[in-house]
Amino acid sequence: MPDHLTVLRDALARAVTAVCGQPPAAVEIVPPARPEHGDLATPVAMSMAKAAKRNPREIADGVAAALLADPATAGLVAGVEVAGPGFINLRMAPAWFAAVVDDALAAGPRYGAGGTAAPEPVLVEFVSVNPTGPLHVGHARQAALGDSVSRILAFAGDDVSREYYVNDYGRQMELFGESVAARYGQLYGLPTEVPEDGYQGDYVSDVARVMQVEVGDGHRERVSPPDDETLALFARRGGELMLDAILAELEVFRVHFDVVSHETPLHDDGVVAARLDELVAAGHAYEQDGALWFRSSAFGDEKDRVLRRANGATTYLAADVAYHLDKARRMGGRMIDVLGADHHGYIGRLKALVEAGGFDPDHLEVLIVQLVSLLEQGEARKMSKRAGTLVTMADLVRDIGVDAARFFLVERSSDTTLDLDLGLAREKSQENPVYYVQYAHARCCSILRKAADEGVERGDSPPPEALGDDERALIQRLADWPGVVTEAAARRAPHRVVAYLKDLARDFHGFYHRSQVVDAAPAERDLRLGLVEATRGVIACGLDLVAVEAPERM
RNA sequence: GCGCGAGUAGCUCAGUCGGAUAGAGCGCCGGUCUACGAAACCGGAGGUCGCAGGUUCGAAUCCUGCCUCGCGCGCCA
Repeated sequence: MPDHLTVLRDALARAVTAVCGQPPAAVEIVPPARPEHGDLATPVAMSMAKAAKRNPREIADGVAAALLADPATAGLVAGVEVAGPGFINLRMAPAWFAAVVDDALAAGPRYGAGGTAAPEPVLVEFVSVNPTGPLHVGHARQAALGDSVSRILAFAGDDVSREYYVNDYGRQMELFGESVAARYGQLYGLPTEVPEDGYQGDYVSDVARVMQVEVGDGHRERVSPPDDETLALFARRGGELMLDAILAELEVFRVHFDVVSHETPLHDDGVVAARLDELVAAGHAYEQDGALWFRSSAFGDEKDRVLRRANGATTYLAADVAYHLDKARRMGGRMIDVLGADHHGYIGRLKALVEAGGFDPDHLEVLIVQLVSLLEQGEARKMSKRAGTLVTMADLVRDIGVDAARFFLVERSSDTTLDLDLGLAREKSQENPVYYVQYAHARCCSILRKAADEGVERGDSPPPEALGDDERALIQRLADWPGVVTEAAARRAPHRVVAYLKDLARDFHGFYHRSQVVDAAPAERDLRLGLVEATRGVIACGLDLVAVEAPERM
C-alpha cells in the first residue's frame, strides 16, 4: 500500500507521460519556497522541457489539467497553479492531509519501512579493532555509524548482517601477550617489564589480574624470563578477555554483532596460503626481492602491495584477501566496511583484491569515518595515546550517557570531522537536541495519556473543512518520512534521520502550542489525536534507527 | 609532490544526481505559562555559500584552475 506522497508522485508521472509522450526520470516533490505558493510544488515540467523540446510552462499547463482529471487523486488536490518559469504548485485538500495521517497509523511501526527498490543481503563490518586495548571515541563514532546504517538498511528492506573482524594474529598480539605477561609477573614482585613498544595502559594490569585468577601462580616461574609457550598463552587468553570486554561495552552502546570472525583460523587452517596460491596461479601475484607482491595496480590501485615479506611472514593485507573473499563468497551480496579516516589509503587495495578474486569491486563499499575531537568549554580536549589521555568510549558513555553519545556521533555527516561539545551533550536541558526530540515524544505520550484518562477515543468523523498552518506543516513532515528513510538508506547517511527528527520535533512543538487536541471539537479532535499518535510513532521509529530511547516521560 | 575529505551566519553544521527570496541549532536582543509538560513557543539582528573563470532559462550544487585546513602515502596493523 503506497503512501499518499507516492500516490501523488505516480499521478504526476502519468500526467507528464500523457503530455510529453515519455515518462519523467523522476518526479521531485518539494515544499514551495513561499507559503502562498501552496502546499507542495514540483519542478518536473522544467526538467522535462529539455528532453521533450517543449516550453516548460506549456508542459506545466498540460500536466496541471491532466492531474485534475486523474481519478487516483480525485478529492485530494484542491488546486493546481502554474507559476514562474514552470513550477507546478499544488494546494492539497483536507482529505489529503487526513489520508497521510491514516497512512501512518495503518502502517504503524512499519510506516516508512521497505522503501528500498531492490533489497539485497548486506554485510556491514565495523569497529573490528585489535583486542589489545579499549575502544576510544573514534571507535565509538564508527560503532554508532555502522550500527545506525545497519538499522536503517534493515528498516528499508535489506537483509543486514553485522560483523566484527578480530585481528587476533601477528606482531601486535605478541606484544600484547608480552605486556600482559609482564604485568602478571609484577603481581608476584618479579622484575618483569612491559616492552618499550608494548601496551602501557592500566587495563593491561586488569587483564593480568583476571588471568591470575584463571591460571593461578602456575606461570610465575615462566614469565621471567618468558618462554614462547607462556607468551602464546598470555597473548591468546589476554586477547579473548580484551575482546569480551570490548563486545560487552558495545552491547551497552546498543551494538550487537551477528558474526564475530577471527583472523587466526584463516592462517591456521591454510585459508590465507590457499588464497595467495590462487592469486599466483591467476597471475595476480608475483615474487620480487624475495617477497610476494599483489599486482593491485592492475586493478586500479596506485601501486603493487606486499602480501608476504622476505622473512616469510604474511602482511595484514594477505589476511584481508582471505577474509574479504570469504565474506564475498558467504554473502553473495553487498559488503560495507566502515573504516577510520586514517585507513582511507587502504580502499584501493581492498577493491583490487575483491576484483582479483573474481567479484565485482562495486560490491565492496567503504565508508570512511572522519575524526572526532572533543570540546570542553569550547576548548579542544587534548587526546594522545602515548600520554594516556585518550578518551575511551566507556569514558564518553559514563560522561554523557548512551542516548546523547549515539545521537551526537551520527548527527553530522560521517565524512566531516566531528566536534563533540561535551558540555552541551551533558546538558540535560534546553540546548540539547537529544532532549528536544525526546521531549516531543514524551509530550505526545502525555497527550495520549490524557485522552485515555478522560475516556476520549478517536472517532471517524470526516476531516475538518480547513486545517491550520501548524497541522498542515506537521502532516507534510510526516508525509516526508518514507522518503527520508529511503534517502538515508541509499546514502548510508544516518544524519539525515537525525536532522529529520529535529525538524519533526520542531513542527510538533509548534503545533502543540497552538492546537488543543483532547478538548477540541470532534472533527479537529479526531484528526489531531491521529496526528499525535502518528507523530509519536515516527519519532520513536526514527530514534530507534539511531538507537536512542524514546521515553514516555522525562 | 600525489590521493581522499572538508571550506556555507560569531560558533557547530544541514542543504550538493541544478530549481522560486540559502536553512537549523547554539550564542545575542526582545516577548509568551489559570490549557494536553515553559526540557516548550513567538519575534529580531546576523551571509561576497573559500577565490576566479566556465556550462544554462536557472549554480551553494556540475566543469576547470587556484588557496586554506585535516588525514593518508611502510616488506606496520
